[in-house]
Amino acid sequence: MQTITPSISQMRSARDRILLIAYDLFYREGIRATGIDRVIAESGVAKVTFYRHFPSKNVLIHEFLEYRHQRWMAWFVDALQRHGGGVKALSPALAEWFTDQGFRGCAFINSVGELGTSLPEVLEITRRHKNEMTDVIANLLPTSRHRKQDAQALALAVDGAIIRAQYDQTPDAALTALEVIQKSLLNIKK
Amino acid sequence: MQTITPSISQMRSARDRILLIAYDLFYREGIRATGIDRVIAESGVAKVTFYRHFPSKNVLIHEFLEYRHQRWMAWFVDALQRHGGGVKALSPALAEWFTDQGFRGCAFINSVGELGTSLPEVLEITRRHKNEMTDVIANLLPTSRHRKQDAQALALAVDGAIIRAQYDQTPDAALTALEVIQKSLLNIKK
DNA sequence: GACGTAGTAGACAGACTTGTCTACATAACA
DNA sequence: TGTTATGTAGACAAGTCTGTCTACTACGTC
Repeated sequence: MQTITPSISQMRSARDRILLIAYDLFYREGIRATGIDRVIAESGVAKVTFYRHFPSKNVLIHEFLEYRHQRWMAWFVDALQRHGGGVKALSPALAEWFTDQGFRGCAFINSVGELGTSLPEVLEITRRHKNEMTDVIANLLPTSRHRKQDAQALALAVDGAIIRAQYDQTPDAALTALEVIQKSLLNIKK
Repeated sequence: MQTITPSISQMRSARDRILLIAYDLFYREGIRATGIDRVIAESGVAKVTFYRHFPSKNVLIHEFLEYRHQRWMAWFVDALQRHGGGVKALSPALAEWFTDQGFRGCAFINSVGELGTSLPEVLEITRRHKNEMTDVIANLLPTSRHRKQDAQALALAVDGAIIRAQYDQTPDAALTALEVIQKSLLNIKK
């Protein structure tokens, strides 16, 4: 994924600076672990300015997830293209992400674990995100009766691979297991 | 999984009461979201007593994960047995857990998301936990050259299913996808 | 009878939380 | 010229967090 936070220069509006800093901190250190004061300090903005744009931390969390969704999906589609576009592109595309310095798992899965109980909208945004991810995966597969089912299974395996790469802190086992599933799911079975 | 927290009566030692309460709160509401004061209040213990047994919150987190590991593994092995013992037992066993009132995903995956960055030992405990889970899964499979590899792939799919059941808040899609993977992984391929 | 262990209640320190408020500056635009 | 939008600095409220401390109680065992 894009590590390069698009240069949080003075050029950008206060709102953009806040969102980009939150994007970075929330993903890197966790949402609960990141205080509003830190976001404010690092985006070089006044407190009033912050609260004018984001009336509460929950609003910022929401905007963060929406923004993350946009950027991640854009990256995902692009990476799959760059790696050939078929279902075989899945593993090398994910490898790109998993080996990124800043990789810390799926922002949505992490948020569900952190906030799922107290902030139900996180569940809903996550479902939307994963549905879109599944759609993109389905488009990699040849049309067939069981395309949708295969895409769901693959998406589940991708989630498993993300988790595994996260706690292993190395992508190898995750990618191997994903490829095993992918192959058995597609080569065989009519 | 066992919802019935083994009756936190006055009979138990202060240490046990603290650990059982923490077990419940940490899993249900998250670790960061649960303050030490709350654990102390709900276990009906004095602050000094708490700190005598658990010198810091991090120690409690550690003990919580160890305890969770013990209980979850015991439940898993038992549930697989009860459902017939083969690889076919996997899905009904997990269904048991996923439909439990108190199901909130995997305590280890959740902890990694919450604390992985700041508390590296969480990663290590999680790896150990998942390794043991994978071993148990391997024992469900017939001996063959690719047994270990299949177990790794299945374990990855199980993680994916846990996540999916968690954010879906219903186990159906997760179990279906898991079964698709399981079947294609085992029926076919020599 | 003295000592160690395990327990109680509750005040306190110091840091950090989210969010509000006052008072002021600058630029665009009607 | 006056209004609106956007920005600044920073004090403050009210609460929560982890962890320490004093002072006292009860039980079992050597």
